[in-house]
Amino acid sequence: MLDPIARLRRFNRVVTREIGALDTSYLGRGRPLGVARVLHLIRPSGTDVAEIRARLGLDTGLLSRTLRSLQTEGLIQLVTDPADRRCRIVHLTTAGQTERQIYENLGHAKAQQVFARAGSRQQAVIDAMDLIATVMLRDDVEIRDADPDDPAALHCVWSYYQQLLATFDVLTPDMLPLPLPDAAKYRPPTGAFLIAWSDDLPIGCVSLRELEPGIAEVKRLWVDPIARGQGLGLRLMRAIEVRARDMGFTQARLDSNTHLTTAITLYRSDGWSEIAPYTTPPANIWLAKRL
Amino acid sequence: MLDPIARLRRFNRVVTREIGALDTSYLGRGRPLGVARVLHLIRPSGTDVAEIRARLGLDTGLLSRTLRSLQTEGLIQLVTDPADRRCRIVHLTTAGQTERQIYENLGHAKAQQVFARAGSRQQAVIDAMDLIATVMLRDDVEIRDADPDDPAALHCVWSYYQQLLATFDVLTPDMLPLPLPDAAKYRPPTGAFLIAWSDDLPIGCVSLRELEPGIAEVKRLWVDPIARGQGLGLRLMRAIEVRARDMGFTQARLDSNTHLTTAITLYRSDGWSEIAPYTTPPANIWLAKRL
DNA sequence: CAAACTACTTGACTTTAGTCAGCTTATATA
DNA sequence: TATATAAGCTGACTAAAGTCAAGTAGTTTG
Repeated sequence: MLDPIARLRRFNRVVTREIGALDTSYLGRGRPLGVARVLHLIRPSGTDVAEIRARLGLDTGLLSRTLRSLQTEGLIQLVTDPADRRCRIVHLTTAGQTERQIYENLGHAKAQQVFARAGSRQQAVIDAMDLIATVMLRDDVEIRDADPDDPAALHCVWSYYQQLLATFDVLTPDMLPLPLPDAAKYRPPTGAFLIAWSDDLPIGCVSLRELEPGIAEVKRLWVDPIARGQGLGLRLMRAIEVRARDMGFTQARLDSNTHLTTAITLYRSDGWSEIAPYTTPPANIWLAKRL
Repeated sequence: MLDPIARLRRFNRVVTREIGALDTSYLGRGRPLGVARVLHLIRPSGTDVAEIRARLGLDTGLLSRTLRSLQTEGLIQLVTDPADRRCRIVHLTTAGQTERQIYENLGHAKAQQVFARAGSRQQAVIDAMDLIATVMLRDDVEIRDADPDDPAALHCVWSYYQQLLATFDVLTPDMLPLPLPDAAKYRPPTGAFLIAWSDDLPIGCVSLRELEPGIAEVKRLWVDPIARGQGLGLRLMRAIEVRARDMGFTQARLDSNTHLTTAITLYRSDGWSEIAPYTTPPANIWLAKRL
């Protein structure tokens, strides 16, 4: 009923103001914003000068001067990279680490002010933020290997379990243990765990293990509700199939349930066909694909 | 499960980039951003210089120079306000109107790019944007008088009707006509229609009409779901009661339904007490308050 | 090994945005 | 009517961010 463009503009106005307020946490410490932003990007373990330049899109000359001013403040040390002595690596001094932590805390405080205003609807606001960011990053989703015991992997599997529990009455939480007791099976050389990242948010996963020599099983395909309808499930399946083929498997199998219609449609359209049962309920459909 | 502060930071990163992209629509026309933003604020009918200054938070000197540069470009005309000859009013020349329209179109195009990425979840994205903006503007909600035939008033009443239809089976759309056939009753001197604004989004309303001499009736209290839990309902009730008292009414009445528990709780806590029926179903509870 | 290339530094420069004091002109108030 | 106050203009200034070209030191490639 109301004009979407006007809604977007209101959003921009308000968020610009809020983000401006967040930016001011970089100010107010006797240092221009540009310098503070550079300081904020320096990891305690040291950061390449080129990486900072790429992240902030700065001119070589400008960054060079910015780093010099941080150096004269005694906050950083510049070291030539032993691997390529043209490059330089920035390290934080003790004073630098303190100063960086202060900025970190200020940002933290500002963020909590935002959530304080959300009151009881905090989770709804976080979900809304994730949805908007994920939609805006739609074309920048990256699929990367992960360890099945990595916190991000646990988040994905936990979310997947929540979805299963909501769908199947026969399942109980104790049937879905976390971390995975057989985590080792999902590691190379005969297993894999892939996570789809939208910036630093895990929005999907899929895993692979050896079922018997030459035959792999695909498990735990999950796509975050905020990222559905963008073909991410198919991308994950394609990625895990490639991984399985590269590991020398000639066939992949999976079990599923006909209640999960979207998933089944996806598998069938991706060339999977039905096979005889090889697991127990709640599975009621079994599929395989030659790799 | 995931750190809310990290989620907010991701949102900031992404949205800053997008908003930056929107800002670039103000650039790329051989004119610095500041000048373009001023041009964008000038209405075709003319705008007070003071208003522009207030909206952009500019220094008198800076705006003066900015306007001068727009004047030498031939885009605006400065006229002294006949009502107060210290003040100046900015008018767009024909060239200025064209240029402003170009900026308008560029912004429009950028906005549509954002929505294009939302695909089928466009409405969800708009709702998410409204929620975030409304939460951030929580402390800036303004209650203002409106005409019952104003588009914003119609939006509120329409939303209120949707809520009623979803709650009561006995109601049908033809029982809830729009625009209101008795709109005149909700205008001064014996009626009122109040809208709660969050920036330019109407997020709540309430109306008042004369029932019989000295007795007013409060109708159509509505609060947008995105703005609930912030005490807006109470603020609207207090505002309409003040309005009723100022108009000389000594009592206010309303009818409601016990299914609407939040509303009933609100009325009772605000000093309303039960009276004998004076309307028909779906109303099943009637309340009054001495003003 | 010379030539081409890369990472970074330095100095000179520009643009944009903004501050501040002092000014003129007009309006409101005791 | 004197006086204070307000709106806006102007000139002189500063800070921040960024551009550009020339140069140095190190690396890669034909």
